[in-house]
Amino acid sequence: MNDFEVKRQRLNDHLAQHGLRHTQQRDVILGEFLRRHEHVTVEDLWHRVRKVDPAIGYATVYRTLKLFTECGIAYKREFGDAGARYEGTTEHHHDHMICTRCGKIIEFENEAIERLQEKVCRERSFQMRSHKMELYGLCQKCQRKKKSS
Amino acid sequence: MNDFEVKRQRLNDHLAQHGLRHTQQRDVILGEFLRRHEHVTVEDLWHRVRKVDPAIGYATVYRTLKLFTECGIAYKREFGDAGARYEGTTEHHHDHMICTRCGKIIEFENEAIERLQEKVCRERSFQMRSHKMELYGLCQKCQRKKKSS
DNA sequence: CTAAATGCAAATTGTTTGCAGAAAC
DNA sequence: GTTTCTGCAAACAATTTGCATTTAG
Repeated sequence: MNDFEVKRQRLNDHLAQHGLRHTQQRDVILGEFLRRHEHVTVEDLWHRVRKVDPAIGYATVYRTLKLFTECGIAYKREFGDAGARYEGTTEHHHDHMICTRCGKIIEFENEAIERLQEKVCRERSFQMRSHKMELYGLCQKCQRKKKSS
Repeated sequence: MNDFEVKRQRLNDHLAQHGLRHTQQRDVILGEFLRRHEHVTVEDLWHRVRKVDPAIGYATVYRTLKLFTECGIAYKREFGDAGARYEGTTEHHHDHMICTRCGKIIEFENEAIERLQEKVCRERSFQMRSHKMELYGLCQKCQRKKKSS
């Protein structure tokens, strides 16, 4: 069972369990959402979805993404100022570096940091459920551009 | 020179360097902003400012906070969903734990994590300018409440 | 004087909602 | 058939902006 099938399964389970309905548009949106594994904007996803079915409305994309986060198919992220971004939950946990000049997003993971986070929480009796770490700065390209300008 | 004086100095330098003007309201807003060292909401700050000078408008508070971030007097933070929060730059760098139940914000700092962040950036040739780390979960009080309910 | 800042209200942006008609079950 | 879902437009909240007026330099 590939990623798409796993997730569609999870979606269907969720729908069944909550007395919700399986619809054409939810399928299309899931398909487009999973087609590319990036940090997708609502608007971005809407444009893609429109190419498959031009009748699908903006609000439906919002509602469906919310549904996806509720059944563990997507994560919602809010980087800096612009609108929210969503990413699939397939990938193992990771954090982000965001270039403040060109907007590039670099993913990384670091076990040692994760462990230290847990340690800090234990020390403060805080029960961590999730976390986010974002490093802002310049990517390699933009460092060069800056120098030459 | 105390904190307030240092910051007012920095503000004045910034104003002078950019041909901007020193105004009554900027002074009032700075004063109220520094009076308490918390994670202040724009609305919150506006209410405080209003008590000193009821004529000051919402937009001015926004514009002034933007100015403060530009001259390194304030940081802008966006926790979860609600509106942005600002904090003074006086305090040494720290990160946050946010209780998802009662909204409590716990500050902490961890040198080891900071160093690891720098290391990761070096490895990826990323030039970090700033970062944020937020741990979401339950504070001690809310863990107890949850158990008993 | 004259350029920048303010206060207000109107505009913008990202997101959510109410509702009538359409589609699942 | 009944209930949920959709698409649209209107509502919202947080933030920004245009403009006439005030104010600092």
